[in-house]
Amino acid sequence: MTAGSTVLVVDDDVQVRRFLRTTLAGHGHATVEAGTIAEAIDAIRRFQPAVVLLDLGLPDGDGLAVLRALPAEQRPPVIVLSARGQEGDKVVALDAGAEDYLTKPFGASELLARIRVVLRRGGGTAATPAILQVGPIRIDQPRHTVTIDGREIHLTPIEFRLLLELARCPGRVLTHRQLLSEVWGPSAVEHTHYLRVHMAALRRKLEADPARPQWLLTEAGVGYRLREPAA
Amino acid sequence: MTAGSTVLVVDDDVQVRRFLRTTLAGHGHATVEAGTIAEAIDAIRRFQPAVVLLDLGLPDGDGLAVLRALPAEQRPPVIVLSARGQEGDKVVALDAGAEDYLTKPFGASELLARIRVVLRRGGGTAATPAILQVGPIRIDQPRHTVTIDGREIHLTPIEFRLLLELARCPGRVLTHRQLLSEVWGPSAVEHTHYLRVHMAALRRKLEADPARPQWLLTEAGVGYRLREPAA
DNA sequence: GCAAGTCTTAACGCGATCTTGATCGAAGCT
DNA sequence: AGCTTCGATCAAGATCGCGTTAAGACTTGC
Repeated sequence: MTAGSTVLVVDDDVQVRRFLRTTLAGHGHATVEAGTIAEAIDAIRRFQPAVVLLDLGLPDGDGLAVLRALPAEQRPPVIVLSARGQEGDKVVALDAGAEDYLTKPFGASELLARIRVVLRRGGGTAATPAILQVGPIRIDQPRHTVTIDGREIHLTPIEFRLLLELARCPGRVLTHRQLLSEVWGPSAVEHTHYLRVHMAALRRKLEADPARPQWLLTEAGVGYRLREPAA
Repeated sequence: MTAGSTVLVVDDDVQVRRFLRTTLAGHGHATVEAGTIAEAIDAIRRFQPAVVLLDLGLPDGDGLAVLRALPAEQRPPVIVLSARGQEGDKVVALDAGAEDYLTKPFGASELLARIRVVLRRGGGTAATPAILQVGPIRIDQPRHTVTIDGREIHLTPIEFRLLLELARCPGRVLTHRQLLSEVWGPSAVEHTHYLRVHMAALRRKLEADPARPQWLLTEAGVGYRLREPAA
């Protein structure tokens, strides 16, 4: 049983919204609703939903304006729900950035299945959870604190961002270039020695024996990774 | 104009294949074709297409067997094309791992648009799958680890890259020049001696009896290849 | 303007890895 | 058989990459 996700429903028809709300709620999804383009954009920024269900006929204009208003990287996947089933409409919407297009009327189980498809791709652009935990290491982004086995430790800004990058994909190796580019900016991809110094500092703070790291592992010649705790 | 990608068409109807082939070719996509489940799986391994168009009614069984035969990480995105439009069929296919589901008959422009959708997610390029498996040897690129029968083994950077090159096209012989050029750079194509030393090291690590290799085979006078497991 | 904390930069030691040369065996040719 | 060629193996030296330390420059808050 997957945990439900937050779904933003954008439609000006209250009937449709209620139908979708109950359907989604019945399968463990939290819903947020919007009736106009402006509300939709605002809700995406505010709630960072995992999926957006978007009707095209909105009172303040074409629903695709929502897609154009936000760059693809900071936009949740959008499934268009439209009464119009013309092939041309679908092509326009898909090319505008929609992930899928369902023609009304559609069945609830198909909609739920298509939501599962975009959710399982997940990761990607979806916002990282506010609190990450990898083994004994817990990163609380809103509070900007890191605790290890419950004990709070102080990290410098760079150390925090390094650890955050690694914790977003536990087990995966991040290359030197990736880390440098994310933390110091794309112009710093050459300065691999930055990493050595700051990784050493990180290890001193969060490893029991910094000389034999258990979590912050080096992949020689490639990069670093945070060990994924056995499931 | 985006560069076309390789598309695998899986359908037992020659008419359908020809229609899709010409449609796709007209939009810059190279096509590969398969008529059975076995052919499809083989073609995915061999050609690593960027997308698969999958018909469900194949002579040797349910087309969804293709999805079940390959783990999600080493499988290109699949768009199901089916004559059956029942909601239940769609849900089953989508939950089995398909990225999209089109009911025949469909329009060419919608199909092309939906192909563009899955391609833009994958970065457009037909990248090698993240996880490769050849016989008991499994290469996990994001984690940068190699396991053999589940046991993790440590490879040096050069060994890892050599094995990766070979595993990208199991069964095919890579010449000395190709391997040297890929791993050491184009200026090193003369130093065939490097290969002997590092291949020996690789065999020590992943062959049960390095003197009689089962997987890392020498093609005398030509190069090396990784044996393709019987399908 | 001072002080604490943080980041950059350089130098050094160490272990892992790569290169290089020598030796041995197998296969093919004269 | 003897020679030649190619591949496998081994070991030693050279090199590379990483961790560590510390000093100076910079930022930040008081």
